[in-house]
Amino acid sequence: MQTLTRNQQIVFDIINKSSEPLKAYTILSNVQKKGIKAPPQVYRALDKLIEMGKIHKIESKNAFVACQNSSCNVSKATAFSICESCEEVTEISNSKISKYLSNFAEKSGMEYKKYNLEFFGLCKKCK
Amino acid sequence: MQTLTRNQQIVFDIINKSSEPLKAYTILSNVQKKGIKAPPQVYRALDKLIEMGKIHKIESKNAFVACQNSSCNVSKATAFSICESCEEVTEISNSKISKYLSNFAEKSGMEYKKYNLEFFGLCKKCK
DNA sequence: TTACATAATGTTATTTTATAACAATAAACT
DNA sequence: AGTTTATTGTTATAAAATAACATTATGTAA
Repeated sequence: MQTLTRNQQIVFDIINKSSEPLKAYTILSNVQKKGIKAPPQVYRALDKLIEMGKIHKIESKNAFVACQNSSCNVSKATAFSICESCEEVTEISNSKISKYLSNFAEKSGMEYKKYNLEFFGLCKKCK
Repeated sequence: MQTLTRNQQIVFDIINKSSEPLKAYTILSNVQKKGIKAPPQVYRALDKLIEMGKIHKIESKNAFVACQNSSCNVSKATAFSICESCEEVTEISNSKISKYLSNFAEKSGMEYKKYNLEFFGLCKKCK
């Protein structure tokens, strides 16, 4: 279990506490009082945290969430459902989907490393 | 079958002819001789073409490809494999995956509208 | 046709997202 | 201690996307 550096910890904490995905510049403006002053500092921390599997990027929103899945396959397989009304993002941890998709990738002839899946629609509350 | 407007046709043609995903500003610089001079003109055409299901956006690359799938479910379900070495992007049209994932979404309690799936790894040539 | 509404276009400026480049520190290694 | 490697700090810039508003074209109904 890798320990986080100072900046990584600061950035992780704010993402982890948030109930919604955070954008890089929102993170930046929230950590400036802690001494992180410029975009590269944030983006570098984000890159490392993604590498470690501690956070994920929601590609369709350019936003970042903490991994909710304690047994997360070190970011090799990520899946989210995204509500188009309230913007709620939920990480899906379903081992069947993950097996199904990894198997598919293996069979397709590519050397598979990871996938990202994003569902869009209306969540229970909004539909 | 909707007909394309002038700008939509110009933008679609260049994407459709390309063997790789194109970025918005690459498209722009390639259509300036045809009278499309500014980013909003490109982005507006891209938005409409996506709506129609004629092209898809590769979210992880901010790039656009023509739909390869004549029976494409009007962009409700998109899946791609992306080679991390040569950057080749292939659209996957597999009705089993699409049924499997739509079913999953329906059962999850959300009102499902669409999904996007991106596989990463090495293609046959590069592995 | 004319009048009205709607969609598409043209244009300038700006916002948002992300990285290049390089100097300075800190941590890990031998 | 000295050397390598990772992390940080900083300035500037690149890349991706949109806001806002004026103009032109297209569709539609009296």
